[in-house]
Amino acid sequence: MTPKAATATYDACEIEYVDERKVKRVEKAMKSPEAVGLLAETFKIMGDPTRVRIAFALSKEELCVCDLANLLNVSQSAVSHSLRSLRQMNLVKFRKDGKIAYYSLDDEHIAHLLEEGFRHVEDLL
Amino acid sequence: MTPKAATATYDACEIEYVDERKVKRVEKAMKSPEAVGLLAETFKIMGDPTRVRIAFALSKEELCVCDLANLLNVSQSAVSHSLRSLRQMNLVKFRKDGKIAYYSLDDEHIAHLLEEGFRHVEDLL
DNA sequence: TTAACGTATGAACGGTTGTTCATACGTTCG
DNA sequence: CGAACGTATGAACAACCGTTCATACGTTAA
Repeated sequence: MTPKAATATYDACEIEYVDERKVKRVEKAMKSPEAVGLLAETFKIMGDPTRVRIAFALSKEELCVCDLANLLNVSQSAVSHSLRSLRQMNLVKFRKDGKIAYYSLDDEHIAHLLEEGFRHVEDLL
Repeated sequence: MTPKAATATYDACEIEYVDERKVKRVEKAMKSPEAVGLLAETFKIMGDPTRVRIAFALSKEELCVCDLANLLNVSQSAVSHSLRSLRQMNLVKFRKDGKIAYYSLDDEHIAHLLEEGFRHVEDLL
């Protein structure tokens, strides 16, 4: 291998070939680690069928924990744990009316995310 | 507990309270288990900072494995494994030019998903 | 053909995650 | 008050996941 050019700042790969133009351009466009980390967390939380179903249901109606458990046919505990995860990522919010906790999506981005996601996977079915 | 009404088809929760109107309405709107499963899989794959960065980078430029490894400062092996996951969920596609594999996003839904996602998390920063 | 390179993949390990079970908390009603 | 109910949570276990290491494959150039 010939000596590296002075501009080479790469070390993950000892390969000479790199299209530096493209890499530098993309480098500048990259999002902050905080944003990337948060987005990955968000996707990870949504990476579960039950939570996808919860979020989708909540995109249609505000629902309480028990209604969700009945609708999705999962235990109240599982729903509650899932809702906690969703809450921690600000994907859902809730209001309390007496002993009933009514959940809904936290903002419209979540609904759009679901729509766009379903549009993608429905192309595959 | 009083005897259940004939309409009660729920057993995940032994609770009498259910807003049947809402539940039935949402029930009809629910997506198929296949679509839900695929979408959850998709989100799960995207639930990793490295893969989010890969996908975002590919939304800006078509890139080869080595460029990605250098850009993201991760090993070639890790990039390749991640790309495989993304490929399996039809999130990315690639073309081969000699020994170089050029990757790009499979369709525009993925870019939209990323945009919408970043819009959501950037509200939280 | 052989050497070098870009990429892909299998195995294995350590860390993470979802579910269940049991129980606790706060509210409502009698 | 006390009982019933809707919800929340902690612990624990099995299943899953991402990374690394080593190596293999296919292509190119000499």
